[in-house]
Amino acid sequence: MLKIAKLTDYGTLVMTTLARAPSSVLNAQELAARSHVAAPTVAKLLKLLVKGGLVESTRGAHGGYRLARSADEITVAEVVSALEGPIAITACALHGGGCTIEGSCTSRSNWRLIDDAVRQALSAVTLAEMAAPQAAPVARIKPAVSLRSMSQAAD
Amino acid sequence: MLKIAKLTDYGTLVMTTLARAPSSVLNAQELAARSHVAAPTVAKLLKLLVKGGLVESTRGAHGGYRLARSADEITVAEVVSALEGPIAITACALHGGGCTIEGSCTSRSNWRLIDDAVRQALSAVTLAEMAAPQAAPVARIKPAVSLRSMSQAAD
DNA sequence: GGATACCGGACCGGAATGGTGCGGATTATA
DNA sequence: TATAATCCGCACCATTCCGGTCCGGTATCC
Repeated sequence: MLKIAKLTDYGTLVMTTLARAPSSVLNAQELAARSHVAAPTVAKLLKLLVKGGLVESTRGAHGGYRLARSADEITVAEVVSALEGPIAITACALHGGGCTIEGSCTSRSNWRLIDDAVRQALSAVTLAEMAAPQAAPVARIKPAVSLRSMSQAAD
Repeated sequence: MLKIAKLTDYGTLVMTTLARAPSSVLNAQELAARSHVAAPTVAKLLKLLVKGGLVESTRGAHGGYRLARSADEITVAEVVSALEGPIAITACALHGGGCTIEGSCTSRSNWRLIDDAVRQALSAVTLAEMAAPQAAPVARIKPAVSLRSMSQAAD
């Protein structure tokens, strides 16, 4: 179904929760309460997010987490990347090796284009926008493609 | 990693193979040989593709498969949908129920937008284009979004 | 009627995912 | 300094999903 992992979904929830308390330091438990995600899961998520450089942590008593950057500067693509690794629709979009049919694979470069389009779609939305009540106007993300009109070569 | 299933990847391979022989009827074995995908897997894929209405089958001796429509009229999105079900990035984008945090979930509608953008990206590429040697110019898929520039409401 | 080839299931092993727990390190507070 | 709070890193388990295989049945051509 081309869907992101459930954890990633939760991750954005936690991130938006964080985004709504810009100057506060919230601990994992508090975050869990506000985001309605199970506490252990939140803890796990936070670790990944810290490792990804999206969240900063303060250790010790009264420690907690806060966004590493302004919610305006963090895109959904970054969150997804931090939690699921590099965004790549096809398996061999990255490593290039291991494909037994590499030679006969003329579609690869075209997949790369699609891949790119998806990445752009995710990069287009910031945390601040996700955190917004939902005022996002429908026209926000562009149709993305007309492309058919500019086809040419093989026909 | 937001990646499509490997089967789907193979599926597009098979479809492009089919696209290169517009007026022929190829059986599963022949398709496997040309696409370099394991025969049983090809058979399985074909079943899904037939069910999805993308491929037509002819039974009996000298039977086989051919595209239900012109390669120009079949998009990658259709292939993905046929093999993986409706395209939905988030789990609850479809059923809407089962989410325990539905009430506090302000991000849902925004996810829908991203979802839509992805779908459009996949709809933008046809089988014919995937089958093409790879002449696809890089500009084929539009940047998809500038969106930031057209935001207005909350800012 | 026999051979070819699709059709629709069931089936199984392996991998990945979601979720949990524990010992350790770090810092604030008393 | 001692204690409590909190993050950190890892290992672990159960479940689900995915990729792949097989078989009996049916339709069509020779």
